[in-house]
Amino acid sequence: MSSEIRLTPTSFIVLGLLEAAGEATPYELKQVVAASLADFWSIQHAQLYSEPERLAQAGYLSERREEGGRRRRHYKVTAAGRQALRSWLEKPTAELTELRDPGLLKLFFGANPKALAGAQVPVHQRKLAGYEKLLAEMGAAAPAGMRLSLESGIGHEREWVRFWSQLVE
Amino acid sequence: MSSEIRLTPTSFIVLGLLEAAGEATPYELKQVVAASLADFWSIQHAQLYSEPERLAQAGYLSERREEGGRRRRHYKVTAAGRQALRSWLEKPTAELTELRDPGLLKLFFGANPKALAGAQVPVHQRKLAGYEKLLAEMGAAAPAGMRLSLESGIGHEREWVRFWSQLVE
DNA sequence: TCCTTTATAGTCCAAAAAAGACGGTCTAAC
DNA sequence: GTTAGACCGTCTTTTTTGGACTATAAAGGA
Repeated sequence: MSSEIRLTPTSFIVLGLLEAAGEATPYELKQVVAASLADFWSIQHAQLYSEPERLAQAGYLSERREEGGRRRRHYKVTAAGRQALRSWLEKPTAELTELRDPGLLKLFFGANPKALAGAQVPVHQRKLAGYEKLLAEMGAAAPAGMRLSLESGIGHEREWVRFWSQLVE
Repeated sequence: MSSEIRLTPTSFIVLGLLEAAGEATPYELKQVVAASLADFWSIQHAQLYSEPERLAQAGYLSERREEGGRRRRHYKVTAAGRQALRSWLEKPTAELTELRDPGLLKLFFGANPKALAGAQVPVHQRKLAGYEKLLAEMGAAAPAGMRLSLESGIGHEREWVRFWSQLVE
């Protein structure tokens, strides 16, 4: 164990999800990501296989492999992993957002605003509606962080709808 | 020329900037990026050296190399390049934004909202102020797309300030 | 003139991530 | 039994990131 590795956002996503889940297979992580995180931090499914392996090698996760059948790997956060996650969480970051909006990029380079807006408005509206539905369904039991990041997403989607709508007319 | 390559957002950034500039060296592209695009689509400076090379090989750019001194490479968009850029610009995209905010990620995983907000509010305020200054200074001559994407950035920064501020108290 | 500093300009490499093709395994319904 | 479809995992290639490192030119001082 414990070859030192660089801990990236991907690492913390895996650590964070596993800490919440207790124990999980990459496939299960994949489901969770799709249901929650994917909306604001996309991640390749293959990485949910390779990253836990990497983390396990460095001692942040423990691995249990099924004997028969699919020989699935089940991962669990170790003390070292928990420690790393904690100290990451505790250090408030001043880093700024990365936006990466393909539509905005085209706009920047002179694409027709109206045409672009026509394509963007409906998708953002749908997204917004989806978020709001999710928020409404979210019980009081849901973790605060989850609700807050969802609310942030809603704020930004509103902004997108406002922005593109104004370009439509 | 003309081994086929995949055109990525990076490719279109280079094509778009070069089309606007007429002719430029990677270093000049680097300056332009830093002054405009970097705020909403970060790009590694090394890529501004490798990507033009790739594009030139595929026939989208022409290259002229200085004889003496630094032997700088100057790139220019070819007809094929212009064509590729055009057709990319014309096709309105329905792709969604990627957000990638490290702070939001921490929030999601349960970091202390107040502490995070304390770090985030000032940087977003600074960013917002910077954008607004830029917009104010931007002459009427500036391309519409540039102004619009700046305005979009302002909208999102306002939203960030609003969001994090509300978590401070 | 020569030297030093600072800005300018470019290269390189290892690690990580993206994109997406591909291949197995299980189950349940026919 | 077999087969469709869902479940689950691996692999390869290309791109991107992060950041160290080097070199050239210009400007100002000794």
